Amino acid sequence: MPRPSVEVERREQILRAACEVIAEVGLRSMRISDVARRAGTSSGTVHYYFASKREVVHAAFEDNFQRSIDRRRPIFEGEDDPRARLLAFVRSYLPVGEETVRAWRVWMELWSEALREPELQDLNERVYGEWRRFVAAVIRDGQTLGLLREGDAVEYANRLIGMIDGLAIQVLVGSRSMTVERMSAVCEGFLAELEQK
Amino acid sequence: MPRPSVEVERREQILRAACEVIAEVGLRSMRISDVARRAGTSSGTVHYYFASKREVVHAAFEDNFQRSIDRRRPIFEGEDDPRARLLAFVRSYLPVGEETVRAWRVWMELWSEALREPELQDLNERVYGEWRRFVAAVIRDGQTLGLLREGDAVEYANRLIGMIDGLAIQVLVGSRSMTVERMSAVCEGFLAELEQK
DNA sequence: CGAAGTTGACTGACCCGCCAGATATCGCCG
DNA sequence: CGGCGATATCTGGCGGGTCAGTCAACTTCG
Repeated sequence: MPRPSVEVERREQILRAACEVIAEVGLRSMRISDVARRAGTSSGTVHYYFASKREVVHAAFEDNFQRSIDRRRPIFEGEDDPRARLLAFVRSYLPVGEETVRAWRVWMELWSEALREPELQDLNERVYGEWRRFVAAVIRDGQTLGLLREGDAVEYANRLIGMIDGLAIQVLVGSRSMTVERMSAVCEGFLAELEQK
Repeated sequence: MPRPSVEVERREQILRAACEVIAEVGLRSMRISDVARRAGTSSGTVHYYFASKREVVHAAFEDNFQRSIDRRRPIFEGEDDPRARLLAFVRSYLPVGEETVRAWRVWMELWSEALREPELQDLNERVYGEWRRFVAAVIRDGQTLGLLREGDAVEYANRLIGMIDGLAIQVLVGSRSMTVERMSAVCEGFLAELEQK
């Protein structure tokens, strides 16, 4: 039975389903038929919207990123105290809750795929560019206001973002010594040192 | 023709070949036949030494880790100045040179696989346990000698290791803003702050 | 009616794991 | 010392299963 009303969203449904499947079984085991079933449609329909599996995957990565950004818009566009914004940034990336964990797992799959896919490298570049600029700008704001320690803001941003990624991986692969609480403590310890030292 | 002399090393050859293939084409595209060809043998022989593809992969990950450790033994067992040891540790993990880059790429494949494989989670746990203990111990040494700033050594170790992983990923996926030089600078900046502040 | 959307069966390619047979090595015994 | 199984190692091909992508037929809507 062809679509009754939600025609335009079919593509979105498929991408969301693809992200779920990738997060659950990994890119390696993901099948077009899994995505179709999850989206409540057929494999034929998936191929109607996407020319190839590769295209589904790339679009799913892009979609995963877009929704990550959207969820954090309040943080990016807020006008709070720079210290509070940094804290909110860090907390929003703690792998807690189904949605955040799923986004992280998808992102980890992207990394290994990006090793050989220039298109995904570009996506990564865009994303990290945004983050670095955002974090560095917030840090500079804090420095101007005399709230944060002096020093190269870009370098601090790189340290923080690197730490978040590296620690998140450990949490996600189920390390017993690197729990979410520990990750949170380590990141906030870093932020504490940035504040007036 | 059966092996003339090097019988015992066949297994090792296969594992080394598997690491090379994984690093080059990714776990997703790795074929037993690729590994066999790279090892200069047949797919039958690979199955003679390993019961399944999964077993080849897991053994290859273990092997990759062991060789990483072996290459760094001088650093782990050295008796230098703690500051020099930390610096050597960091530098040895910069993704420079064919061998180190290969090891990193294999490790990245391990991470995404470990999301669903408890056996690989255990391997990861062992590895990071060792590193944390090593780095924390060196930092404590430095503190005792009055060379490094006071503070929770384990937390500093977690920050450093997290940073290394996160930044290495960016370098490996070919970020134009996170080059090896930049990664080196960021890590060494962190070490500089650890020294007497 | 025609266009847009949907379906699921089908196909051709691919690949893991198995296996039957080949080849070398070695111990044993006459 | 030379033949002779026994054993370890190796090989390449095949069977069976899987899956991406195609397609012809179908449904619904305008």
